[in-house]
Amino acid sequence: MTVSRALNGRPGVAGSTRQRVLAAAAALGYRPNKQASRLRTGKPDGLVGLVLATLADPLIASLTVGVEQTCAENGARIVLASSNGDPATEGDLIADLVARGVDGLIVVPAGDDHTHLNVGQRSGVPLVLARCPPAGVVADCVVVDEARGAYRACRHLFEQGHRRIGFLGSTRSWAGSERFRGYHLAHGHAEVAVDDRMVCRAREVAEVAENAARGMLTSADPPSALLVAGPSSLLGVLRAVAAQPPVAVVGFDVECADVVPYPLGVVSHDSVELGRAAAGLLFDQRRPSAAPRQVTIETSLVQTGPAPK
Amino acid sequence: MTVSRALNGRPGVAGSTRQRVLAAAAALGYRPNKQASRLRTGKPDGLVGLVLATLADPLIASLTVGVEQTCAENGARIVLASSNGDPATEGDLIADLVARGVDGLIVVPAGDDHTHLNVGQRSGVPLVLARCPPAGVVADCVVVDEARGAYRACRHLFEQGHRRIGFLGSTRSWAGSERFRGYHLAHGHAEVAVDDRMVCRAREVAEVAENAARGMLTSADPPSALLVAGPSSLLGVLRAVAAQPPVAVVGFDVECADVVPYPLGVVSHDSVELGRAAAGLLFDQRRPSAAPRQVTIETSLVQTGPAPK
DNA sequence: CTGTTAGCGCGTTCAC
DNA sequence: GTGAACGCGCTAACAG
Repeated sequence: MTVSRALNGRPGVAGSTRQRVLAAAAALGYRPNKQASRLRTGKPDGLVGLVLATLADPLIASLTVGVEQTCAENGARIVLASSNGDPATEGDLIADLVARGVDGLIVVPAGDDHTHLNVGQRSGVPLVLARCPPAGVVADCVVVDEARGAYRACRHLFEQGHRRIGFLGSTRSWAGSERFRGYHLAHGHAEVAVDDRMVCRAREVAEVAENAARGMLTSADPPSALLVAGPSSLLGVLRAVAAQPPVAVVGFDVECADVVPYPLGVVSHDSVELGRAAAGLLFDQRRPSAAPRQVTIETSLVQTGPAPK
Repeated sequence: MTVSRALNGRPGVAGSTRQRVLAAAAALGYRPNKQASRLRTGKPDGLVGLVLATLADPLIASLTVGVEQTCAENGARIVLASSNGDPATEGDLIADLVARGVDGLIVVPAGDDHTHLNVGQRSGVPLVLARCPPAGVVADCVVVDEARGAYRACRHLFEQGHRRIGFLGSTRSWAGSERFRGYHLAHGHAEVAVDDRMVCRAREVAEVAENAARGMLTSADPPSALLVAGPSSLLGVLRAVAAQPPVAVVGFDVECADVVPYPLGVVSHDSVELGRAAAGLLFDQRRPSAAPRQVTIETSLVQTGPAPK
């Protein structure tokens, strides 16, 4: 129809006709059906699927803000879904989103293996992983430089004269293992040996970390600083060290750090920027054959309250 | 096609044929195109538009969690968009979402007037407002019982023996004005006169509230308690009252309240539940002619730290 | 510059 | 129990 041309601003329509069409459309509140349009053209219609492992974690949820910003700039919308930490649900969601015709997919994976994410790949829908590198699937990704964050934290502590740094937190997740890797690297470069008795890589439970920290601090040769890789572990550690600061504590991604009644070093990053980068990878169309890209978000180290000696 | 019947579990297909179809679909990774399906049937395909005034405010963003839960239970997905506090953008987004074929719309409005939300109404798309009652549009809504929250807070203070309660915070927003209304109601029922010198309804700026609170507390007849209706105002008030508690302070929707170095009464509500209720209204299809429904979310009052005398 | 024909992928309807 | 024809709303390609 001429109407289609007029509304889409295509050439080949008389100015007067165009006016009449636009006027009529406005009067009737007419809106072209984007789904039918896409069905015919096959072209992307600006829908990005966002699958999060959880919506409850503010750190993960805040990445939505960045994704939304970049999507809005590109005239796209987000279809949001939560896998609730279940990889099977994750697979179903991706299949559903692909069936709904999303142009791209951003996923914060629930598990370590991402083979099931191929469901979308086969349909030719671009995939970007957020917060961890791909495993079992080829895809672009945006990750936080956790290892360097931990490395810098340790170096900072070494420069302050610390020689025995304890490590607490699960290393089962990608982030946890990277933090542990950075911890090791820093020790290597500083030529300080890692004492396994100062390392507790148990699962993320406050009580476990609390006991482990107590054990380290009351041992014959206690650490003067603690690097705490997980949120629950940090809770436990803070209970163990109580209000008095005889030991330097560094944590990751702590919210309201400046209201914690204990001086704290915090390694953090810009989660909104991470979201923007992820969406950016999607819109910055990659050639299907090119090598997968990886964007790295840097961390910063901030000290709250007076640093304990 | 027989394929269509088989995949949709319709009768009239031989068991053996059905098996072959399902097997082939699985092998090819075939997914029916939901858009084409909807185009043909005209039936809802499980897409809910969620338009938020802002994604940055955790209180508003957390309602997404509840909406997602209820949507997931009903096999629906969320299309998320932020109006960034701009009513014009809000109108555009709604039009866009309607064109995308959403079955319903949940909106946390950016402004006080909602006339522009009619864009969607005319297309017959159900609308639910969240966090404020409709103004200039007929729609269901879910609101927090702000007035009763303020009322209860005041009554609690009266029961503790307080007789002069100051009020600080903007009353321009719906929530603010409701809180002020509750403050007035409580005074009426307790037969305590409201002293206008104990009321500062200025806009939400920490410094303004800080100065106002200082003024009240250093006046000839100072209040012994303060009801603070806005987040920025609370920041200012807390600065004014410093660390010592000679005055009872009650705020609204305070996060990390238990780490604020001052005993605090907090009126709060379940924002996730609010989201669930909003989505619930959408799925619990209303007859087009029926009167608009309003769901009210109750508040709770919690005291952190020791209550000052 | 405008209208016509055809078909995107699906489901309804009605023959077979 | 199965398949053919038709149309949902839209647009690409060609006629007028």
